[in-house]
Amino acid sequence: MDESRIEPFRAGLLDWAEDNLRQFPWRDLDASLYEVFVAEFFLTQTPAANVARVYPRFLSEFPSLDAIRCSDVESLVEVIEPLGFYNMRVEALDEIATSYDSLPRDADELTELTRVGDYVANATVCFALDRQVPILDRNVDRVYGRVFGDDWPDTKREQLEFADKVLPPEQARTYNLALLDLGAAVCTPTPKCPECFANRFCDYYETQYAGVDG
DNA sequence: AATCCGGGGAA
DNA sequence: TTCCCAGGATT
Repeated sequence: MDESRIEPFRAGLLDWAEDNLRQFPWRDLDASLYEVFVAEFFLTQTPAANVARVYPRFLSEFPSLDAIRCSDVESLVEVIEPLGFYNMRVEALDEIATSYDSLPRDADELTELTRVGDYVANATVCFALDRQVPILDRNVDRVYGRVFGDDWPDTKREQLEFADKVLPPEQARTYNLALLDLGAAVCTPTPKCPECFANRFCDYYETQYAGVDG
């Protein structure tokens, strides 16, 4: 396959990251495994701005799995409710806290927790522990699907292989954060190609982008 | 791999 | 009110 886009995309994204990464408390370099996990767990199907509103209070009331285990369901609901999906979330957190003394530091083991799939598991160990693993969510799928066109595979297994291959050595954390932010700010469902660093080699821009007027 | 799921948000 | 959606769970 044609790999000529990989290196310019890597370099371009890392360069873009220097000025464009969003700052959130869960992105602090000293955020704990638990703190990052809680954030990623909440961030599925929920806008970051929404999570940011609830996050500080959640951590102050439930600073650990122990704290969740020792609290009653009603107090969990009260804090999580504004996020939506609070039934599922409270149930899952409750189950996790009663099943684990502490969180596993391994993505595959994290996957065994209730309602924790590949995305939350990989994002957690990448962002909290700087593990060199790929993340794959709707944003990543959209960005890679556009930039790499037909080279971006269809199945999840192959996509993870591809995403792993594209990871820049030792910079997975910054790179993956940038990937999410590019998908959130530029490579949106209706993309803002003119302002994208990748438009010089992006398959979508070359073949399908028709400009802001359609 | 395909389908289902719960619930939030937009059409 | 219907449709769409993102990620996980299920089969």
